[in-house]
Amino acid sequence: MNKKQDLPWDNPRFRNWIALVRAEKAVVAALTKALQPLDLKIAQLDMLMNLYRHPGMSQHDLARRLLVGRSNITMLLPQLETRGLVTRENDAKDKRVMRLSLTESGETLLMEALRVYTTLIERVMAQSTAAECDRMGAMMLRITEAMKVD
Amino acid sequence: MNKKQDLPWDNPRFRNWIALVRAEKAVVAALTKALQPLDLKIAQLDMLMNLYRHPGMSQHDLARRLLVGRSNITMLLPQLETRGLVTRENDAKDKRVMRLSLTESGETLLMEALRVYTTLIERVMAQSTAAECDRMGAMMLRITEAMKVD
DNA sequence: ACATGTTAGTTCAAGAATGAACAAAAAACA
DNA sequence: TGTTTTTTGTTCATTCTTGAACTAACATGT
Repeated sequence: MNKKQDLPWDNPRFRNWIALVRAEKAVVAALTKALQPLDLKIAQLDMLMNLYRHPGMSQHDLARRLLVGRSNITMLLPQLETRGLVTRENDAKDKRVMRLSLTESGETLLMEALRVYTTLIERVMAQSTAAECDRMGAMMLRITEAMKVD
Repeated sequence: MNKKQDLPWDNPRFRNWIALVRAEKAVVAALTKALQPLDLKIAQLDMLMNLYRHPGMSQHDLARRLLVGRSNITMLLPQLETRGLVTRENDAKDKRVMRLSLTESGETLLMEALRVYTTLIERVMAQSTAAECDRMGAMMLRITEAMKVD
């Protein structure tokens, strides 16, 4: 009945979640700006990172990993391909799939971008002890798992 | 020199940050789905929430609060206005500004949406103790602050 | 072999978000 | 007062993202 008490703003868990969303947004904004000199968008960096770790990935796999639609990959890849950062070649056995890999310059650019990224994250995480940071990370893994069910 | 050791994936802080981004994305996806029965987008819910807490807000204030461009507000408001959830009326003293408020049905819908939102967040945060959750929230506030500088 | 179903990638139309350019109104200041 | 500067909101072009419909290629089962 008491409306005020039911409002989520009085709920500590809710407020903590809002704080997380805000922080994430702030860091994303900072990263976007920090990547501008390299002419890289975050979505592009995500692709490069995944292709570095899993060379020869198909577009479908890449989409699943980034949690985006397949068409999104189709739209964004030409940018990277035109800049000579990524190669797309047909799979030998399955003519449907395209195998994606980083070029030399793609890898070089990725390394520069990662330096930028890491520097920022260091600054972000320097706000807390390593132990606290690890606890937070573990908490996030549990949350991700919890969202998978259903 | 040793390339491997410099890679961010070996950096615990970096991995923890990635975990956070993933978790946030998963929860956002879940919330998006949970709000579908109410025919509400997250951006719309954010607006309703802010208008509930600060009735009579101007579009400019709303944009700043949501960390979004003014034009975005201009584009999205008609949806809510047409549905009769929000009213826009000219300020008496300053003919430039539009004062935004929730209607009765806007408030009703917001309450339903908040129930959905809160339920989800409860499930998310149930993965951790209240103390741990609070520590995480405090950590996020520090991060947000750290991003403001520069 | 052949019919059916599934998967990979593309195309297209729509929605959302941005930033620049703009008009009207207000504020600042000479 | 009159001029200049700021501020509010809109418009427009552009980019990102999505989901549905489609084609081509492969897989399955009879």
